[in-house]
Amino acid sequence: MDSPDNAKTALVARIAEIFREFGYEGASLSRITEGTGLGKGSLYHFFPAGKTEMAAEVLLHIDRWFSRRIFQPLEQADALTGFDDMWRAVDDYFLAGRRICLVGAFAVDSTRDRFAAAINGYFTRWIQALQQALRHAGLNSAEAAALAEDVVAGIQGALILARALDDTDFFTRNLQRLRQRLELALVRQ
Amino acid sequence: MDSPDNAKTALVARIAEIFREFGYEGASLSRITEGTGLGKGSLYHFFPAGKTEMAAEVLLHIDRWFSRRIFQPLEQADALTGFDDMWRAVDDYFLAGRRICLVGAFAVDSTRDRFAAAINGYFTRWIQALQQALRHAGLNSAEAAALAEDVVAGIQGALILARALDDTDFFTRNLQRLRQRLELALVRQ
DNA sequence: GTCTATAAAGCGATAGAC
DNA sequence: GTCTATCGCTTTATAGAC
Repeated sequence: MDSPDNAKTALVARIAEIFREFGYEGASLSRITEGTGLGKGSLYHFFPAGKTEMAAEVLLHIDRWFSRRIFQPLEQADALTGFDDMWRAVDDYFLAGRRICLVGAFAVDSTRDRFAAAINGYFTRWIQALQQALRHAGLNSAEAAALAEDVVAGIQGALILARALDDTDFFTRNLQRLRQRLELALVRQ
Repeated sequence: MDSPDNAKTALVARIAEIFREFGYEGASLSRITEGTGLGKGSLYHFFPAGKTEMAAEVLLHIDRWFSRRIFQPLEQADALTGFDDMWRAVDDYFLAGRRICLVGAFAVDSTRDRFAAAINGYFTRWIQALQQALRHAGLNSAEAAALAEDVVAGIQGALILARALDDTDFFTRNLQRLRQRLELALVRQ
């Protein structure tokens, strides 16, 4: 429970929330110090390369979560339950639109250049896993590709707008419509 | 041509690109100095309140552009050409996905709190103008509201993913699909 | 209107005591 | 493993010459 590994994982999760709130540039070490309760010395003990290493580990942590809860369920060809898993995970993770997608946030400005591989890999895998699951569910390749892109982009857009409008309902109902579109496509073929 | 007003407008446009590239926190005064060719003294002459005032004027500049090219055409009830105007303006403005939406970028992190009214107003007006145009084109209120949200959120998502994947084609084809969905809805009713 | 010089604060990062 | 103190640099912002 309190193994060194778990302690560091919890620390990474805490730092992730600070990056979410302030962005990469806005998340200063003093804010991270304040938000984690750890002094700079402790932070550099865990992350010798400093802020860059913190962000890299945060992205790794996010990728592992999505792998387990979204990518792998979708990639298991035989499991039609993958879609249900994805919608549940998306709702769990983004807290009905109160939480942004940090990978998307990093993609927007020059922070992307530092973490281009992780950012590209996250979205590429999500879209490909979803597309593959849709093909296995019977859609042809073009339909599956288009719908997978629509869904992943639609989630990102809904997250931005929920925050811009300060309206979590926006996220909830847009996610609901995306889900209905996907399920309609599955029924139709 | 070189009136003081036009000179400042050109300056604001230049500063906007620097905010786009580095985000609000990442756009330091030295980067703005470098990108505009103006010293700090000159910048504070134009924007006495500093970076906050620069960003506020940038948001105003963006809002004026969208008002003229997108919101007003959509709000003119009799003009079905409003949709064409919007798609053309979106393509012009975002340079086929090479340019991000600064309003959306500001919405993501704590920068939003500084400019909440401008950010909320921009998206609210876009969605409402589009919804109103769709209703005037014959859609019922619920369909128009849903489609307007899908389109605006879809554009934001496509911009994020085009940058994340470093793939402008992603934006172009997703925008194309959004347009087809809208036109299909118009034909169907 | 633009510049240089400079102030005061905050930044990421390091050193070293404990 | 955590802390305090501190370094060197950059930040936003101001002052004042031209």
